[in-house]
Amino acid sequence: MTPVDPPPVPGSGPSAPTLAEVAARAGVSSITVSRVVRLPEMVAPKTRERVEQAMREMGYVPNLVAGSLASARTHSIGVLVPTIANSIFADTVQGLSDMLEPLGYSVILAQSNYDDVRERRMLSALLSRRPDALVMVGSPATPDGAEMLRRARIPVVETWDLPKHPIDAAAGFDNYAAGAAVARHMIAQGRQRLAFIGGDDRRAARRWTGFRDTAEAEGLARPTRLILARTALAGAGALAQLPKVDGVFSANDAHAIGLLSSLRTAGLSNAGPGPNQPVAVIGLGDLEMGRLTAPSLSTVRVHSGAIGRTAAELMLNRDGLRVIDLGFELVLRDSG
Amino acid sequence: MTPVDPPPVPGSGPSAPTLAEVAARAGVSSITVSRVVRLPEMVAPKTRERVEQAMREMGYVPNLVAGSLASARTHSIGVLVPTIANSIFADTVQGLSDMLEPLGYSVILAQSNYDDVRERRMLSALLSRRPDALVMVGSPATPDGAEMLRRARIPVVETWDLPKHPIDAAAGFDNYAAGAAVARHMIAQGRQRLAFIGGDDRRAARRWTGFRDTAEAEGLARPTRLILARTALAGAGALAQLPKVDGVFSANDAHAIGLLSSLRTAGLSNAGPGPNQPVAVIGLGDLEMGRLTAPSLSTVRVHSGAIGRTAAELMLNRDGLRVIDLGFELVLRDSG
DNA sequence: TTCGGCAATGCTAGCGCTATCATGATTGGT
DNA sequence: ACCAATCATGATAGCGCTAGCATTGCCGAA
Repeated sequence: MTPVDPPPVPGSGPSAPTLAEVAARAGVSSITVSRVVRLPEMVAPKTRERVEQAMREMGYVPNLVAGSLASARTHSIGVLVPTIANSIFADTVQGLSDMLEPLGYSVILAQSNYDDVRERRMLSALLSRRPDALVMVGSPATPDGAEMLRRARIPVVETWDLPKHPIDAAAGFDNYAAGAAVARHMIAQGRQRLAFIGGDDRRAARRWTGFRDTAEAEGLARPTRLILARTALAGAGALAQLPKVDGVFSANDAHAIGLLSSLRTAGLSNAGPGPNQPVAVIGLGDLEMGRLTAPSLSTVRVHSGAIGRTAAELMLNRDGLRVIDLGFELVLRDSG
Repeated sequence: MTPVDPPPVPGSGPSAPTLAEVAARAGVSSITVSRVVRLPEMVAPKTRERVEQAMREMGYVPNLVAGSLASARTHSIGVLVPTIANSIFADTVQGLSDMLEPLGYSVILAQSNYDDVRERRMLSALLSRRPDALVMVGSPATPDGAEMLRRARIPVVETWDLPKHPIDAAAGFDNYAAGAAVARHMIAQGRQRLAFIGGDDRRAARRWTGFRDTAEAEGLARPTRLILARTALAGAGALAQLPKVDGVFSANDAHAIGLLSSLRTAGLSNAGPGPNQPVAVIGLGDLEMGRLTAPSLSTVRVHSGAIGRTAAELMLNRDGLRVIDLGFELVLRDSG
C-alpha cells in the first residue's frame, strides 16, 4: 500500500501566510504587497515581480475579511430569493452573478422559503455581513424588514415587481398588467368561464387581481381561484377542482404544464392551435419545457435573466431611473 | 405634493452603530454587548434586558465581518456549482442551505459555468473570503485548484461524484454504475443500437463510459455519443443525428424530455410502456416534468437534495466515513 | 546649482469585534 | 467567620488588512 496523506484537519499545520509575511519575504513593506494585489499598476515592475514570486512560493491567499473591515467595502452582495430550487429565480441570480463576478463581487445567497418571518431573519443575517448592496425578489414583507434595509444605507434592488414606493430601486414588470393581458386575450377568444391557479405570494396575487378585475370588467363571472402547492404535480391535480372552465391562467409555467398533462389525459386537449383548445391554458415564465409539450404552452414571457442584470446595473450605478420596467410578452403557442 | 424622502444615498447620514456605542448607551462594556449577541445565557437577565433595549433603540446590526476577523470563523460556506439556472444543482444548494441557515451559516455562491479556468478563479475568490467550509460539485479540474483547497485547511466536500481520492470528503453516487445500469436495462429489453446524449463534463463522461463499456461488454456495437449544448431544445434537435437507434441514454432529463418531444412529433413514440417504445429513452435526474410527459420519462433518480444535506453533515462533523454514496435508482416509466 | 514635481515606497493608526485573562461580587460548606 | 468555588463583568491586546498621509530619490526646468 502507498502511504496515506494525513487528513487536512482544520486548524492543524501552519496557518495561512499573511500580507506581512509575504512582505518580509519579498523585502518590502506590507502596504506594497497590498498594492500588488489591488493596484498592480502602482508598483514598479521589478518590485511587483519580486512580490508576486513571494506570493506564489508561499501560496498566499488574500484575506478579504480583513480587507473588508479595513476598507468598509466587502465586495459582496446579498441576494434574497423565495427559493432557488426548480425556480425561475435561479435565472435572475445567474444574470446578477454573470454581471458581478467579473467585477470581483461575490453573491451571498439566502432563501426565505416564502415565509415572512424567515425573510426578516435572512435580511438581518445578510445585512450583518455588510454587503455592498442587496437584491431581493419582491419587497420586504414586514415594515421592520423595510426599515432595516433603509437604515443599511446601501443600494437595495427589489425585483420581479414594480413597487409604488421602492426602498431604493426596482427592476421587474407589472404583474397586474400581466394578469389583465391574459384575461383580455382569453375574452377575445370568446372564453367565458375563467380560472386562475398559482401560489399566494404577493406577486402571484397581483397577477390574480389583474386577471380577475379584467374578467369582471368585461362582464364575465368572477374567475375561480385555486391556490396550489409549489409543484407541477399540483397543477395536474388542479383539474379535478376546475369544473367546466374554458380558460385557465396559471401564475407559473410549472403548474400550467402539469395542468396541460392532465387535460391531455382527460381528452380535453388537442394538437390544434389555441382557439381550438377546449380549455385554454396560459402560463407565466416561459420555461423551456413549455415549448416541448403537446400542445405547446402559451405563456407570459418575463425576462428573468434581464431582471438580474438590470439589478446589477442599478446597484452599480446610482444615477438615472431607479425603477425599471422590463415588461413581459404574451407568447401564444398552441395551448391557448 | 407630499414631500419626498431623501434617497438613501450610501455613505450619507450617520454610520451604523457599533458594539461600543451600544455599550455606552447601556452603561456596560462592549464585551458584554458582544455576549448578549452571541452567548445571552452568560449575561444576567437584568443587564441583558438593558442591552437589548439599547440595541433595539439604536437599530444595532452586528458587524459579522469584524467578528469574523477577530474570531477567525466566518460562519459562511463557499459553494461552487457549474451553474444554478435550470439546474438540478439548485436542489443540492437548497438542501445544503436548509441544513445550514438555521445554524447561522451563510452560503457564498459561485458558478464555474463548466469552465476550468473560471472554476480556478472562483475557488480562489471563495477562499479569500475564508469560508468555514467549501462544497463543490465535482472535483477541482486543475491540480492547482486541488492544491489550494488542501492548503486552505477547511472541510471540503466534493459532490455528485465519488472521487477515488477525495481532498477531504465526498457525497455523491457512482456515475459509471448509473451508465452501466441503463445499458444493462436496455440490453435486457433486447435493444441493439444504443446512443448516448449529454454534456461533456466529467460526470457526464463517467456515465458515458459506464454505458459504453457495458454495451460493448455485452457484444453490442459501440453506442453513438452526441455532445449537446445544455438546453432541452438541443435534446429535441438530437434526433436528426441519431439514425436508427432503438435506445438512448440521456445524461440529463432536460435533454431526454427534448428528445421525447421530437420522437413524438416524428411518430416514434406511443402511449404504451417501455418495451413497446420504438426508441427507449432514459434520462437522469428525475425532474418533476418527466412524470408529466407523454410517454412519461424513465430516468435515473439521483438524490440531489440529499447530496446537499449530506455535504452539510460532512462539513459539520468530521468523524466517521468521509465518502458517502447516496446511490441512484432506475425509475422505469413509459419511455424506456 | 536649486528646487518643484512626480514616481515609488513606507509608517501609522485604526476598522469593529472577540479571546484571554483578570477582577469583583456572591454564595455555600464547614 | 473563613475560604474556595461560582457567577457576572471588565480591561487589554490583537485579528489582517487599508486609508491617509509622509518620505525618499530622481529628473528636468530655470
